[in-house]
Amino acid sequence: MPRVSQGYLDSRRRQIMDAAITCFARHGFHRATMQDIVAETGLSAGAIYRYFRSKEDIVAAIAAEHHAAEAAVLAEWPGGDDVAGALRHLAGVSLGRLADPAEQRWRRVTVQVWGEALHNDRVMSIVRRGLDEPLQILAELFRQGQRDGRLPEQLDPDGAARVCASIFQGLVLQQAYEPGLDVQAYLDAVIVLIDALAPTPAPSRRSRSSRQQQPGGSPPDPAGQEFSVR
Amino acid sequence: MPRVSQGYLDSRRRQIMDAAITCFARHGFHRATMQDIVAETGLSAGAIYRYFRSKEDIVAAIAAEHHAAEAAVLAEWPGGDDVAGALRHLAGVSLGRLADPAEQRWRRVTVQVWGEALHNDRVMSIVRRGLDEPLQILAELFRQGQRDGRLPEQLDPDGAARVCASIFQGLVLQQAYEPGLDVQAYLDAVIVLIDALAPTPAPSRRSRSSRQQQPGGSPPDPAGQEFSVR
Amino acid sequence: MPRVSQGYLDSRRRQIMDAAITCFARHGFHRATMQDIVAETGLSAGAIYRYFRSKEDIVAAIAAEHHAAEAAVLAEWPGGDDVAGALRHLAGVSLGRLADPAEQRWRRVTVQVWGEALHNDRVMSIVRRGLDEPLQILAELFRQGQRDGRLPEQLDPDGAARVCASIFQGLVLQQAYEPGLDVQAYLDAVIVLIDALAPTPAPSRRSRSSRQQQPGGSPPDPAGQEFSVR
Amino acid sequence: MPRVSQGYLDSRRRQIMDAAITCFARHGFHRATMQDIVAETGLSAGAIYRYFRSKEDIVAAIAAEHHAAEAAVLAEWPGGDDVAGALRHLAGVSLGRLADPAEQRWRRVTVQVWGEALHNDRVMSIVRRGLDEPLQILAELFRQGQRDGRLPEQLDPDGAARVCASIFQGLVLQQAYEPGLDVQAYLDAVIVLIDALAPTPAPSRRSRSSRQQQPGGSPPDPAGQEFSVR
DNA sequence: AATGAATGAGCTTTCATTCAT
DNA sequence: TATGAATGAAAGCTCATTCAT
Repeated sequence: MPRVSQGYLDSRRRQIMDAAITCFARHGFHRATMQDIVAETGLSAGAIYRYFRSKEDIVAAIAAEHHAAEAAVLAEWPGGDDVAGALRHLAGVSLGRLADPAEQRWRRVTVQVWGEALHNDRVMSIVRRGLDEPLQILAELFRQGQRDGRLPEQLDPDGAARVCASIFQGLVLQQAYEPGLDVQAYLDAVIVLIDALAPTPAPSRRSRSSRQQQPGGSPPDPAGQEFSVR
Repeated sequence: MPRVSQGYLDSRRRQIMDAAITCFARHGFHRATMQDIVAETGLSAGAIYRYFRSKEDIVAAIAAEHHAAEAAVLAEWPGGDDVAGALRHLAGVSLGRLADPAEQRWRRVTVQVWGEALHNDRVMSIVRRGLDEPLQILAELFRQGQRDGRLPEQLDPDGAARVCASIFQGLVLQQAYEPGLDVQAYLDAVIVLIDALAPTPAPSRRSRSSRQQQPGGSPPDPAGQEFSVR
Repeated sequence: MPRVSQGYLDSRRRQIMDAAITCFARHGFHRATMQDIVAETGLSAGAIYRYFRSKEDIVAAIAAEHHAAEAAVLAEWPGGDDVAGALRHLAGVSLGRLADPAEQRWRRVTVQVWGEALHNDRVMSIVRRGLDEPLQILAELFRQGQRDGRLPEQLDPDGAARVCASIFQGLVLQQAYEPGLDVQAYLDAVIVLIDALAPTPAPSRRSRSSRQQQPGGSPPDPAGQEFSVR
Repeated sequence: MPRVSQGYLDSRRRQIMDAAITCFARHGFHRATMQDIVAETGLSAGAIYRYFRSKEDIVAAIAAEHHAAEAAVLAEWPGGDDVAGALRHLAGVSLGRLADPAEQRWRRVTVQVWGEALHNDRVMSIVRRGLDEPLQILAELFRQGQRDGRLPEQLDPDGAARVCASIFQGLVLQQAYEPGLDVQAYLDAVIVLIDALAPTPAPSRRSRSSRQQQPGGSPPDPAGQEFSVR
């Protein structure tokens, strides 16, 4: 029998987390003070402690939200036995998200979270889950591809999965440093790599997602569209 | 204890930086206190401030040392026009360094430095230099490979350079979380990728750097040795 | 304790300044620590910093209050063209204030402020204002007296103004060293000087403000009363 | 049986005191660090502690030297029964010293010493001696003048002595704030005051020490010369 | 439920002084 | 004698958190 609606409570919580993200992106977890968050929120110090038990709780909540958003990317994966297609899809979706300018703030927070995880078990377990699950799914994908004969036998599936994770993580880091970074060029290079690794036998591979649209010409391959970031 | 040698002074400075690295790896830049460093050093608080003007100075010195060590990797690069060879060499050397268990402490500090750079101009400029220089060298390498016809034309050189950087950065991050990570498997996967991207025309050369030594066998390919991490 | 009145806030500020004055009078600006002030106040360290940004701010606030109190003395000056009367009035009021035992604590702080001003621009500007304004007013007064023929022509108005300031400043210093100093005797001497400099033409008026009340006695001269300190 | 001559020792001591005066004038007693003095001296920290047991000792030595220099002024007083002459002499000599630009550094230190005395018994006793002795001499001078009928009876000798001290102290303070202050104008005003208080019966009083030398004319009165500062 | 003044442990840094060389 | 690296207590200040209102 709350005095206020759950919706009210949720929106206050949201408000605090948004303010915290702004502050953490601006100054980092440790340099951003609760007072900063209080000021950004427009609430009072006491109010914030009604919604979060501690500053660390806010950090953990942000890290968890972060992880949930990324887990959703994998959940969207359609499955199927086309390894190259799956990789292209995952690359397009996961890297594509990083192109959204509205999410730039997150880049900086993510890098903070990485550092925080090393000294904060709660955050670590959240981060680990966000890394280990994709690694397993990717490794399984590579194993499947090898069974299907579409990928070189000597490719270590676990190593390859980690390389994929790196390709995602590295872009996060590089974007934190350079918000205007050309994500499409990055994604194009990744697609070329995927094509090289698992060549599509059929008609000549495309440069479809290249930033320079072919001058004359047929409409771009709809499949390529999927990985386009712009 | 006056009139001491420059070597004495240098070793004190080293001692402080080592202690600081230990403390920062353990607790992070912000949670590690000067008292922690004092205790780890065995010196007094005042002594530390003879060698560094502030805690931030220690962080900057560590970041700079870090950068110098990584710049040295690129400096060792032999050059030449064999793109695939160059990539394999760089991968072997730069990722190989990360396999050294003695350097594990660094992984954790590096991740801290990434976060610190976002809010500390001095550290940022050090980090940026450590990223931008390799990016330019790699992009030039890719352009060269395209001119030579050894790499697909549609590969964006800048994007590809960033992907390479990511492959390095991601491993650093993943190692920070999992010190026992199989660097060799990771490196093997990278080599497979390189080979796929820039196939060596000659007789099939394979699986040489695989961890599972071929059961019956001729000695491993000496070229593969170069990229072996163990 | 939120949502407190402005009066509450003001009284806290007052409380801190009073405690600081006590501590500064006791030990000087530099030897008095924030902990001393904290203890004297009965508040916590953090509380003090809600009202003042730094120790130096407290010093500046005290110096400013000090200056304001002294400026008020000049503001009370009735004006008029009776030079000798004006000087007597100013001497009586400004030196009279120094006789108040309740203000003894201030003497010691004032001397500290003088020293502090030399190395602290903020305090210096406050002190300078408190000196320069009176100097100008006094110099103008002397010029007026010379125009009126009531003061010797060869008197340098600026020099004389500074001598007047000295007569005030010296008493402050001497009182800091000797709280029980006989202010009335000092004031009497000053009045004699004024009378000598600008003799009142009329019937001899004398000894009125002398401490030794005339034994048999008509009520004291009301004019003299004005300069009496007891 | 010292290894080095006494002269060497003395000159080191002098060197340290000079450096300390420079540092104290620059930053004040508390803000000037021993390291500042070490740097200014060109000696080492250890060396300074061979000559002074503590920083406070240096302060005390400086205050004592200061006092000695001022005591010398009184010692030069020729005596005699000409009250006005004596006052003029003392004013000329003591204020005249303050006009020496080479001594400007002292002004700032003196003001520091005043503040220090309040919280440092050693310095206080030095300062008190430097104040009480002149006060007694001056009071006696005034009493003498009253006995001789040259001074108004109603002048309180002790009060008047303190006013004289103030005239000196105030100039020190004002000079600390304004090194370029016109000491001659100040001295002129003081002479006018003395003349008003103890008029020289004889030939018409002069404006001899006025800064504007009479255009045409006889050489200035040698007696006036005595109080001239330029 | 909200406020925001208050708390106080703990932070980084300084600096007078010492003493091994 | 002289050096200057080392000491370590103590300084000013911060900030996550609490709780009376």
